[in-house]
Amino acid sequence: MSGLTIGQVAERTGAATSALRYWEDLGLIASVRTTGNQRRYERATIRRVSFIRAAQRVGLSLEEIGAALSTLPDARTPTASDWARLSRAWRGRLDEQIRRIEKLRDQLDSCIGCGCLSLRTCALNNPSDVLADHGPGAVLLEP
Amino acid sequence: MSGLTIGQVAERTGAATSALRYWEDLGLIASVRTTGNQRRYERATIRRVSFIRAAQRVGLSLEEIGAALSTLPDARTPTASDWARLSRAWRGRLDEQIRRIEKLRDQLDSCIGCGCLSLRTCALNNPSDVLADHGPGAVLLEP
DNA sequence: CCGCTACCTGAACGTCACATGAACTCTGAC
DNA sequence: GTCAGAGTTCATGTGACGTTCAGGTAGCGG
Repeated sequence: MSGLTIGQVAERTGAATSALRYWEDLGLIASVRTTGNQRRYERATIRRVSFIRAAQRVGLSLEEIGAALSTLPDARTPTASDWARLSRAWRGRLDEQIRRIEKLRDQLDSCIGCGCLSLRTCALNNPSDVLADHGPGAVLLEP
Repeated sequence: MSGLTIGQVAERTGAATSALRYWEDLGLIASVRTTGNQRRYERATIRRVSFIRAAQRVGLSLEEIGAALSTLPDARTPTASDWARLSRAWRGRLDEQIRRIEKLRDQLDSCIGCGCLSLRTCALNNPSDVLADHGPGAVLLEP
């Protein structure tokens, strides 16, 4: 076996082939080419792709995922402990995210209590100390 | 005072005027027009806009936000208890979101323990029972 | 009444993360 | 050797969420 085709990787990971090509363009995954210019993937790519998809489900951007993946060794196939190190880092990330949502939730609760939504002191109107003023969605996941 | 200009609403809420016009196109907010065709907003619009922004920070789409806002009374200015009802609904939403992230986090932990990332039984590879296979980002916020 | 700033519309542009389609080539089972 | 099906590149489309620009109008202090 000289490597997995893009279709095989797609089937095993659930990612679309178009996504796999796109991620390769971005440098998130790598492939070697056959003499006929077709992509062939190492078995370890399955893990990498699974990780990308798991990270996306948490809402992280491909740029951030790429940054995380770049901490894996280039030269050798990543070991379980390489991945474990990454997973520990993600745990911190997820904890942080939970903390932020809880804070917003608690602020909403306090607004329910005081009915103060129009006041300058209301957390809902002045959440700058919790979540900075960024674009939608992604803000929850920023550092 | 015959209402707030778009610039005043923008300044008080932190939203861009272009965003306010866009949200008005979508029906999330309303305005009356002066004889010279300029927008004038009710004071209550400040709350509405603040809510939209708060909801966006949690990652919800404008469509969902619009659905929530449509439960507010059209005829009269929303009271504190109108808003409180909305906030309670959001609390459930945020709790749900936290629960999902926690589940994913715990699954990552189990992967650290077993080093099984490549196995079919690993939660990281088979998270379908946790988060359905949707597009990126928004998935965390789906019903 | 002058002039400055804010405001108006509509269209074009931008980003992210791909999906889709056209036109063509490779691979592998028979 | 043949042929279906899988793979290739490149261009273009999608959808959410706006921003920017062009070309003009409103409103208000002086």
